[in-house]
Amino acid sequence: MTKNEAIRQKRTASPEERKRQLIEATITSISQNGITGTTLTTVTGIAGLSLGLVNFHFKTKDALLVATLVHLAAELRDRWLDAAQRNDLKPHQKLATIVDVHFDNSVSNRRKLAVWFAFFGETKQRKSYRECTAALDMERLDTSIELSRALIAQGGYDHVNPDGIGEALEALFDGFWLNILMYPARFSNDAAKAHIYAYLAGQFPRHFTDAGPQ
Amino acid sequence: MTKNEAIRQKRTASPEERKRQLIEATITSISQNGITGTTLTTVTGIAGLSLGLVNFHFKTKDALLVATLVHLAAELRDRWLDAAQRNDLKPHQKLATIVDVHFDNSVSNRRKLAVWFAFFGETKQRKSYRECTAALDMERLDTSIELSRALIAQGGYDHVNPDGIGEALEALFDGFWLNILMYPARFSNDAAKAHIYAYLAGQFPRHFTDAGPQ
DNA sequence: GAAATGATTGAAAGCACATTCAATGGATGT
DNA sequence: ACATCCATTGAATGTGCTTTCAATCATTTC
Repeated sequence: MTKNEAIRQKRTASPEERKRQLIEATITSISQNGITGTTLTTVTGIAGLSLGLVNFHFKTKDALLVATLVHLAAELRDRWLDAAQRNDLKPHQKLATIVDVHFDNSVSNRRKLAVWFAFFGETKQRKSYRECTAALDMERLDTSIELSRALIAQGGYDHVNPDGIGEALEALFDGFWLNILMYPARFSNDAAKAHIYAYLAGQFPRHFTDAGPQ
Repeated sequence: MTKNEAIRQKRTASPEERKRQLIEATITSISQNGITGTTLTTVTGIAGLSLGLVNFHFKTKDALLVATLVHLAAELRDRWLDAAQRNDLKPHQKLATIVDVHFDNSVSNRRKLAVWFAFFGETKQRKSYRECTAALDMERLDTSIELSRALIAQGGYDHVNPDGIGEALEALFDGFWLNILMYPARFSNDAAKAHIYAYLAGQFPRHFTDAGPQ
């Protein structure tokens, strides 16, 4: 039980700062102990704060878990939305950048991936998950579909189904994430990107090669 | 707390039969309550058996969970290995049949998918999981790679990387499973199969169409 | 510098859980 | 009919958890 995140700190801090510390500690604890093994004692131990603080800043343990999920989801959304909104990129370049974001080490590392799958795995949390982030997942899916549609129109890919591209990308993101988490010796972020590019090259051969966007 | 699996039964039964009943009840409980919400009381309640029986047939709760995982993993392996070993199928047909097995309703239904992801999400169980099933996952990966290699040699697909096909298939299986579990209204088994065929058609255009193997 | 406000602490309460075990029941062989 | 063996039961035990809360400490306000 190392207090590796407990830097010397003032005795009191702003609620926002404390909440952030507790959320970070929760991510660390879930990645190390799973949701089952995450207790208020493990979280506050990692954060170097006292037990009662959790109930002061977050009403319940469950609220802390939901806040952790919302934090991760918002962080990811900010990252890929940046790419989708850049005016200097063409549709296929935006698509490629969205792929890159999902396998950037700041997003796709085992500490954070463990938390995502901890939530996916818990039926009870899955309900919270859907309430918090179903809209975000669908927003990303719709964005991929829109970009595919633009690419199909502009590139003359008549037989390609844009919904299929979007749904396959969703599956590839989640599927590579899981395999990176489970088998890090065999699956890497770079390989995941390469495989997804190979998929896109199969569908959009005039805009992607196996190495990336043209 | 319905006893929906508690059929009228003799008071005593063989250990094998009781274990099977308890494992089925565990699958049901995990799919309904998550791993966190699965207690010996929920399991025995669903099975219509008494609390003490779990510790009689399985030494501990943890052993019951591992047995449940092993049961699911063995069931899946039996199914796809059947396809891979059929002498009447060509490599690309074997590949297609392996895809079909993974999105057959007997394997890919929300009750069982919930259990898979419950285990994926638990760091503590992930260690047990890997001991139980890492070998099986790698066996499937190697099988896909071998089939791809045969197809590449025979079909003249010089630029295709067989490892990439295998790893992408692993990701697509897990990724579509997750999305079917999370968003059943949007993702279906049939659509998953269709999207994977579209991927394979992109890589092996002379052996697959978007509708399946040639 | 005193008072008020807000953050922090950790011991204690209360609950839910896995596990144990002594007692009981049913099946099987003689 | 008896004895033996194994399966089964559920009350009791002990542990570990979340949540509560009265007391304490730091900061801000006047």
